[in-house]
Amino acid sequence: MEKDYNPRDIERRWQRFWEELKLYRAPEPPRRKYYVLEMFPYPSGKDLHMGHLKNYAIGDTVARVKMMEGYDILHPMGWDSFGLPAENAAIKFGVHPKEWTYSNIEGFRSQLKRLGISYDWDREFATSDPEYYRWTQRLFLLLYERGLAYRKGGWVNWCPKCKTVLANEQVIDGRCERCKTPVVKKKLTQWYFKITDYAERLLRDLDKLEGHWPESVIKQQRNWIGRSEGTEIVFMAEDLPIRVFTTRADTLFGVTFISVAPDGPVIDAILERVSPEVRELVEEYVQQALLTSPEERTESKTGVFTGLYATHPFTGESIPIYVADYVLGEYGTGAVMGVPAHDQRDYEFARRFNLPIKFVVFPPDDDESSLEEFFKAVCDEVSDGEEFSIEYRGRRFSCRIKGAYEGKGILKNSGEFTGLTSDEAIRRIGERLREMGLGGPTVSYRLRDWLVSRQRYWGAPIPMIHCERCGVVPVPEEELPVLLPEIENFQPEGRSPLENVPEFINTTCPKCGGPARRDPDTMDTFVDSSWYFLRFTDPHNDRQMFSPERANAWMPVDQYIGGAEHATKHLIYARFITKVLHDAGLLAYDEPFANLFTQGLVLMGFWWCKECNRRIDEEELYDVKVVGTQKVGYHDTPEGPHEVVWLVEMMSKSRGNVVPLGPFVEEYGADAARIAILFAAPPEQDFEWTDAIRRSAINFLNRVWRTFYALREAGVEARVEPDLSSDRELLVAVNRAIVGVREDLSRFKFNTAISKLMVLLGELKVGRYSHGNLGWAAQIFVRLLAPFAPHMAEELFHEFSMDSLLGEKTVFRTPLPEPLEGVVEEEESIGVQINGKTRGSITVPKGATEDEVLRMLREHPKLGKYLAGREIRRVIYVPGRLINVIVV
RNA sequence: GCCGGGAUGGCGGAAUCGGUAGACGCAGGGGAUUUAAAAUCCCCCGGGGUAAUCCCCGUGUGGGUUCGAGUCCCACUCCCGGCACCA
Repeated sequence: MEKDYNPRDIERRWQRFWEELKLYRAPEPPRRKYYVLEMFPYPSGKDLHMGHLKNYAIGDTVARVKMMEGYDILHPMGWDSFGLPAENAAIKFGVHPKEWTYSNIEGFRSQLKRLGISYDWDREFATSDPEYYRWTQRLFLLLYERGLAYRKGGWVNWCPKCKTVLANEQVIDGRCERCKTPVVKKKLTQWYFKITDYAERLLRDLDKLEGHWPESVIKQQRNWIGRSEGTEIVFMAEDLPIRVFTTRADTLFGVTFISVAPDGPVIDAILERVSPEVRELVEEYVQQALLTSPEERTESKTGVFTGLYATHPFTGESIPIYVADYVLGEYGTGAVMGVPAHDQRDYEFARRFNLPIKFVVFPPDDDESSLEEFFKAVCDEVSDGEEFSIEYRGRRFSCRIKGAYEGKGILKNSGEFTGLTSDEAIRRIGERLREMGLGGPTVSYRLRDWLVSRQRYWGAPIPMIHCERCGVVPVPEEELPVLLPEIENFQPEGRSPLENVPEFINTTCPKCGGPARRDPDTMDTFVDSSWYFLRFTDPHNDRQMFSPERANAWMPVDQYIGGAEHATKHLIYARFITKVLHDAGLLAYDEPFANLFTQGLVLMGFWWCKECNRRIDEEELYDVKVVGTQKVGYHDTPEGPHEVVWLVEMMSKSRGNVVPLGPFVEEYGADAARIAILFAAPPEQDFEWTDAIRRSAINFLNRVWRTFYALREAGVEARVEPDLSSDRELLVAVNRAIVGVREDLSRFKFNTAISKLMVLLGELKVGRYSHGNLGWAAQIFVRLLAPFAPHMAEELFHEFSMDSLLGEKTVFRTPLPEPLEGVVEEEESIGVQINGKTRGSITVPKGATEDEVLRMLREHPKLGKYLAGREIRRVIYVPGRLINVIVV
């Protein structure tokens, strides 16, 4: 054993050893399976940084613990390698997206290998491999066959300057990511997946995940799906039914107008019917509204009267119809009934267009607090003869109306429903409408269908053909994959780059054999990642997406680990696709991820100049001071000094604040990087990378090495069993570590698990205990260390011949140490309180009775005085914890 | 605005069920070793008072429940996420 810890040699040696042993190969079929998965990365560059590592370090620790618990592990890795950055790189550097992507993958893979993460590399794939996207295309066809993929004209984000469609993620604060131009809506026919068909199941099955997924992710998904029970009400505008959705059918008699969305489903029918005089005005407004970016809209309510009227289903009144952009075209029915008295948005709209305000819901007379709430919401100032008056306890109050009353109450002026409570009225009105055939109770969801078309090159082509004679025809399954052609120009032109490739676009119709065109769009990359965890169970299958036997043998993923930012994207899409495949009979299970852990971010502080839009080095700074809570300084530029601020943000290449892993691992080793990340903070929490974290990890590993070197020098040899007759303190310390580390591991508390190893390490001192028991303690320590610092543990395992001692080639085939029988602590220190105030502590035999403790307390040299000559009123004794004596 | 999460020493954090607040680490201080430095090892390290012994205060703020509150309840402040004209 060398005197100095040399991670480079050690880590290389054991990485090679594990590979030769095929330690990470997932057996087929598994006996006792455990599937650990970290969200696979987008290969965004050649180098990994500390931010990436956190995800993999957590996953690897889990995998190694489960390995030591005797499970057959599936722990795969691959690449989410389609996506926009590859095209941007092509435009910027002139490298083909494919070349750029695959060389990044090389970089990522070799760095992950150098970190010693326990992946089964035989199962690796990239979503941009034709052998993979062939099956992504098959998935698309499967959805199409099941009526879950459809085409519709939709309003998409459009940058008028770049003349291109933008993906949602390219729209930053309502502006184009690249040129900062406000984004507008453009109508395009696109492919959608009908995820809304699954809204109810996606919501309901969240109950199954309760306790296994972070509560916050479940809540975010519930909100995102946004189930809302309400009533659909049909207002007939002569022959045209205007359907509205409302949760407050009780306010139906307060309707004074109807608003339809400029991009809603009824707008075209309305435009057809408006009279020639106002047609131009209305059309202009609709155009205008669609060109206005959402952020510009929020200021004040706008709209236009269509000249049309609809009939109130109960009163028969004529209700004017407006087009207004505060109504969302994609939610509910794309039209609302305007009740200014009971909805603040309708109120604001009514004010602007001088529409009447009719109050129909009032708080009950005997409920003072809701009456107070009513006046607070509605009345500006009490004055006579103004717009609104209410009689309350025989007095008449008049006031100017300030806003809407959105609370519930008792109905007035509501025909046959007058006198009912809001909830009762909602029920009865719903029933009546149903009888009348003019709507009824219904459920609406916030969730929208999933737009999957992208006018992009670097993605999986949509396997559809457009034939003039036959319409939309799917590509026959045996012709998959529809290969991405090689092209040169990736400059966006407002349509897919594939449109410019005649040999791709022009094809023949599979149905009639006539000339036809391929769909020019590619799929959203979230489609790629919505089923990759299934492909890992059968990655080389060239006849199917995966074989149901293999998938069912490994699924569901037992532990999924990733960032919380995917709560309402990837994690919903993956659940949806899993359910579809379940319904198609390909999967036994309909939830993909049995347990989810969301790790926190790795943050990094840095100096940033907003004017230069770049990171500033410490050396360029001067006049650094603290203003309020903000650290500021200056740096010189040709234009004079610029202010520089200290920011703490997520590590990312674009901010230039990364700590690259390559050099770190070269200098300090993979084990140090892992320990640093895991010890710094609990893994679910964000933390800022600092040099102190690096130091603590390196100190610890060096201390481990020195301690074992000293044991070796002293001739200590590893032992399987302890000698229970001596070294009580050591036995207790080891047992405490075993119990503590196991407990912490089960709750992902890696930081405290490592701190318990540090405490145990402090006991492994030559001379303090017998060599036999030190050798046993060392052996236990190595096995507890293994999930966190696998290379170091494997080295010490062999250095102390634990392989032959325990009959296993590797520490990872030995079980995680079990708590010892019969090692109990004989004494314990408990807290002493007098009248509830902590006065010190006392050491008592374990299991001492209250009387024994009291006797010891009376005789105690320091604490005895508190009891001397006083009467004991009450004693609260919590064995092992404290004793509280109440005296007078 | 609505829905989550959080606030503990100089710093990262610990305290699992209401039971000795500050484990473990970083920084700092003192000592040993060394010609010296680095490295290493040992000790101290929330604040205030005190000669000592001890005493008082202390987990964002203000109240409450309890023998006992970082932990539970009510009100509030600030920070960090998510959603946001969803009818």
